[in-house]
Amino acid sequence: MSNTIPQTLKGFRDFLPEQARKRQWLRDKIIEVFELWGFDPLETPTLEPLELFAGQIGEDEKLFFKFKDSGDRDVALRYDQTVPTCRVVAQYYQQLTMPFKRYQIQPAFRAEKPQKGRYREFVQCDADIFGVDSPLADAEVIALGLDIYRRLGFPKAKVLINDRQLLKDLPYEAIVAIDKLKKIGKDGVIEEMKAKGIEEKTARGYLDTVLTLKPNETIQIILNYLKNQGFESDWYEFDPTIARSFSYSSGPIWEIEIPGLTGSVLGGERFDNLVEKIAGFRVAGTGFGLGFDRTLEAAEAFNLIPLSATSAQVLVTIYSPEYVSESVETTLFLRKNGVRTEIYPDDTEKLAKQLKYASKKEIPYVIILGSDEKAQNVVQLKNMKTSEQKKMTIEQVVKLFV
RNA sequence: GUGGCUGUAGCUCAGUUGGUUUAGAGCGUCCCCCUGUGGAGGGGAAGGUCGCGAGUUCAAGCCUCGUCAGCCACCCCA
Repeated sequence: MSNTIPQTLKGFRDFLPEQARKRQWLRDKIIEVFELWGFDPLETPTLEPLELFAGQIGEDEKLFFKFKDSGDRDVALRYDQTVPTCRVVAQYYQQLTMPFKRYQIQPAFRAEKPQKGRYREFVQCDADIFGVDSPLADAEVIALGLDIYRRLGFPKAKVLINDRQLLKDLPYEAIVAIDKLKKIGKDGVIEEMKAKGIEEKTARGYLDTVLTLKPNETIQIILNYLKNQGFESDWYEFDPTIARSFSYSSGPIWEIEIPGLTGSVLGGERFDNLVEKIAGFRVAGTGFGLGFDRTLEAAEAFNLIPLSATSAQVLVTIYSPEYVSESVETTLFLRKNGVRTEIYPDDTEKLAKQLKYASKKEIPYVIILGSDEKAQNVVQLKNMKTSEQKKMTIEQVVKLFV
């Protein structure tokens, strides 16, 4: 074995068939729910002008994947989907129908130091509603996010909801510190605020203020909406410490977590000022980003992913080179009738090896076709699990699968 | 970005305080026992310049430095 095979780049991954199939399953499921809720797909370029992101993000520009293209332009890989979508809303405002409800499932790129569950190329699933100020829009996207986890089969998912308006008198540093409450505790939060130059007394005051906050009208509307959507009462909760450090959050803000697992799988907020920053005119917006990788890990942890090593239902073997045309015809017939069929692509391989292949790939049925079968104009259908096999016509085989 | 741990066959790992020239095991792969039948069993084979590159030493998988990659914590997470 040569040791000169190039490695994948730090934080970038290959997905072998088994894993790629799981990812496809999750992606299809999520799209199904988005469509069910009446959201339309949107795709934006992988590469954007650097200014698009640089203008919005401020401090953390070191996480951009940026470089100069052959035309000496400053460009950056898609850093998130919200900003490009705001660009789209601004650029095509005249031809988009408001409210604009779109979903987007594409990779994003961040030059972070990778660890488990954190990669440099990762898939994000966003859904947002543009052009609506009403809390009903927030409630709708929150319910959508929750519904995704319900429909994926999680026994329970919980959305923690807050409203940034409740925190508007607090300095940004205090909000950032309080958002970490669950992780570092009260003392940690106080220390964090002190480190940022806030007097201890003031810091304690901020924390007490937040912990005693009561839901405002917006939150009430959202909670009520979720109740009417049929979610159990332990699927949602007002949590004044959920603040997230998004600098552009302007209203309701929420996270979904899966009880039993650490960290959140989805985060969302209202961002009414973002389009204006990009386009110069105001368009309200609210929505969420769903962490695809974390959600996939969670689904695996709860055994929600149906196992199927391969898509083929039947493997047609080739008994020997002189029976190739019979096997090919059988394969064509099965496929024409909608049976997912694989034919062994080597007519010189022994039958035993072809069966072993089917066994390893967990193809449930195998068709054997030799001189006996040809003489009787039937095929031998073998169930790989039970080892039972019987002769039948090809039409009978089709009936078993359709 | 800061700090720490790790890197030996396809996979999971062993490799004693640096020391016999052919670096081992299990699983997997391939061949045979089994010339119309996979999973079990028996026999055999292939597969590694010990992540990569320097250095120290009579001698390095083992020590030092650099580099690449993975993991953990911090930072951050639009």
